[in-house]
Amino acid sequence: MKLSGTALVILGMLGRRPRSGYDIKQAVDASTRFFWAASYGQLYPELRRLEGAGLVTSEAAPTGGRQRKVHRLTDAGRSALLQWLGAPGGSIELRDELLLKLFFADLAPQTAPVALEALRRHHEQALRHLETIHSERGIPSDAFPVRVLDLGIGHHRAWVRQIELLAEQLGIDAADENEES
Amino acid sequence: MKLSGTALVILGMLGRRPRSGYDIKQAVDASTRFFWAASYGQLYPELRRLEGAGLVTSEAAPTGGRQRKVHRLTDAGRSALLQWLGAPGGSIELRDELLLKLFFADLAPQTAPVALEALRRHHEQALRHLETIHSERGIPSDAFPVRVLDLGIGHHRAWVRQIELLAEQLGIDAADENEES
DNA sequence: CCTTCCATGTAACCGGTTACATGATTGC
DNA sequence: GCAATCATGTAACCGGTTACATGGAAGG
Repeated sequence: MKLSGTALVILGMLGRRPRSGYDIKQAVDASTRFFWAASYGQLYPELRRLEGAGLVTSEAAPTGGRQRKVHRLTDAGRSALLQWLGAPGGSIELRDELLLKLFFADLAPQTAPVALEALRRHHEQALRHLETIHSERGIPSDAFPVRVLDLGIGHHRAWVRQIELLAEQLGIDAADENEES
Repeated sequence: MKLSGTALVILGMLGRRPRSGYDIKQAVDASTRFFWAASYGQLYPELRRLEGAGLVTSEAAPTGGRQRKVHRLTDAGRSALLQWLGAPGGSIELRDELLLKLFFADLAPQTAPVALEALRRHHEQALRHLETIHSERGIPSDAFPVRVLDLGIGHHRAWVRQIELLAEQLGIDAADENEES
């Protein structure tokens, strides 16, 4: 069977340990969000579909009188997960509006610094965020999530470096107004 | 009015010079594709919508008996383009399935090299492609499209570097089997 | 002649986001 | 008592991809 993007992250998260839909969302937001997001609007229906397909089970596990369902992988679910992990390939897609603005910046040169600034801000914020997570982790540093976190940090660092270089070349003094509003 | 992603790239490309839908697609595939794609299925309907909204005009310009429409920006279209370019912000979205696999690789450690190899291949191929474009350009190197091209090259270079480092740390000898099938 | 390229378009499908609706629990 | 958080879900909308359909022109 074909698995949607949301299905993949569900399977992966449940592969780590059983969780509720809410927990999955939390985990995604705290880790894969920057390269793989998921919304409730996809999450819950997808959990149902996976259950229907026999890849996950759900079990009521209320907290007091508060409704709660814990999902876990079935054998079929785990095997689907492993099959995906072992399969070669996988798509990488990027959609970067700021880069597009920069690409067209010669149509209105005065707007270039704006786009470049926005780009720098974006990557700097993301970088800071990931570094915070990194410093707060209690996980062994050889685990793959941490490796991926490091890749993310390196990625944003590289962009910040490049952007600053370009800003210099263009003679923009991005006078570092990094204060909160 | 609100502009879709496809509308933005249309406006930008027409901002450079009048073109047919086909020409826009060619230009996108040759330049922004890696961070901003567009398909015919969106392009043609979107051109119509923009025409309906008075942002572009279309004019028949057949090549011999072969049907062809050249589109150009109206004043309203150009002002919409400039407004977008000048506006702050813009979203950056990434969806990287290979990174997701790597993230979950501790669930099946033997699959890690596969994902890592795929990741390296992806960035190396993209890098080579962009470098080819770069070496073939006849454009002045201070133009923004070239700047963006350079950013793309730097981006993929940084990834290749990181991936090779990680492969080394994991003790994978990605024995460089870069031959075609 | 036949393939490749130029050129325009549509219909079906899909995956995802946003906004909304509901309600219990916890902690100030 | 009130706000924040836990928790589940749905409906409307949207933007995009894929596959299909059609046909003329150019070049080997």
